[in-house]
Amino acid sequence: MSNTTHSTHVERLPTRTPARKGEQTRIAILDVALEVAARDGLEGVTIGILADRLSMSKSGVFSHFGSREELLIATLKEYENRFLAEVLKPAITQPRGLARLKAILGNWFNRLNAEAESGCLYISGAVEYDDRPGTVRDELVAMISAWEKELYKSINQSIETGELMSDTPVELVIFELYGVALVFHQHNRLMKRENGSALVRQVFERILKQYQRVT
Amino acid sequence: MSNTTHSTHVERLPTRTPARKGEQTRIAILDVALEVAARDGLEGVTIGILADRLSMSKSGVFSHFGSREELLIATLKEYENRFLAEVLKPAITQPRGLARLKAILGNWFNRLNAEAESGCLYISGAVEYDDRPGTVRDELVAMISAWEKELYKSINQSIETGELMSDTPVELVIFELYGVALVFHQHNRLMKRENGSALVRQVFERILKQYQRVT
DNA sequence: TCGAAAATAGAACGAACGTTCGATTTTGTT
DNA sequence: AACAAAATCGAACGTTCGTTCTATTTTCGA
Repeated sequence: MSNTTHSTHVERLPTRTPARKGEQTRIAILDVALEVAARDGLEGVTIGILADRLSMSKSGVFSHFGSREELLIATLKEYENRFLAEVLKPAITQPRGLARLKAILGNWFNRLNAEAESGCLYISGAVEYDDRPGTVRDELVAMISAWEKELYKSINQSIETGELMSDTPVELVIFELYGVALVFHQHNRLMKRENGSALVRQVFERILKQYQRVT
Repeated sequence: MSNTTHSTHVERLPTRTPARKGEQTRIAILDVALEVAARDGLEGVTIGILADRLSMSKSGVFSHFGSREELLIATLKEYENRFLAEVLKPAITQPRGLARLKAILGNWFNRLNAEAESGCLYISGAVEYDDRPGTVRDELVAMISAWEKELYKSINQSIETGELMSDTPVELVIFELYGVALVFHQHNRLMKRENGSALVRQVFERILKQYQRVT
């Protein structure tokens, strides 16, 4: 983390000129990085490949991040931004409780379906880095934990509103939800079966119904 | 495969030892390959690394398989052999129906727990090859399909014996079972949480109970 | 024990990897 | 327009990759 011998990248205070072009390029790089990572995983995100796709030099791409590790972390963070913006953010317009939870699951469901073509970074990253300690792995774990925590919060709010039973096993529910997301991906992307969407929907609905409080 | 009958003299006892040195080495290579693959995935199975671990030359390792692709396929097949020998084979001593199904799930559960340390080739392979067409991917899909088919068979037999309800959604059950296996792995290996085993058990038991026929 | 076949070693290849470094171009401010 | 800073390039580095050769050693039946 603390790399004092590395003089290539200097944190600059806003007293100087705000770099405009550089930021544009950085965004363009991450855009391509996300595209590549979705298909081939983080392992496929190679400085040379990004340089090729962007018609840049390797060192040109490299200089924006200082190391490949930082590039991967930046890619992960960009993925998280988009994930939350798509799945979580639109749902907070719904009132706390079951309505919001259903909105979150619905958005997640939609994204899962969309990613059946492209691929999910949380999933591929999880397998790639489950035995590779380091900052990339730490970042990934933090992101998935944060996402689970959001699910946790929304389920708990649904309990507080009395819409879900008070003895709902929240951790088990999240465990099952995540499991369904994982197997859906495999069902689609590896096995090339087309009914995964319907199966996911059944499980989501079964879980909601199972713990819904009878009024 | 059987010999032609034109051996000039005595049809000798099967003293012919086909246990040549090459076969021994091949087994030793696959042994190490499985070890590496469990931790780092198929991508980590590199001819150079295997050669190092075995104190052999790269070309020495290479010559046993002819290509890295064949090496990976051989590794996968060896994995399948051990998987089935551990999970499926011991269960067929149980009578058809729920007893055998429970034995299979129990063995699977045990292996999942054992692999929480080492890693599962079906899972890592699925992510690595879900967007990479070729013989390795084909092999992987065939193996997972075969395993699912075994589950399918055992569940159906439990329906035939009347122990599971006749309208049990077999495909959905397998979908959920597989999802739990996947999330268990992530729970253990990436997130380093220790209660995955209990969560899996709960889901397994919930599923069995849910579709069990009341007598 | 002899000798062919099998097994293994060793060197080399082109390609791709992340990274470095100095030179050059582009940018944005004055 | 000038000029410093930022952005980008191009070449080179040391590795590792799979693979191909040719040579050498080991195996094992006769």
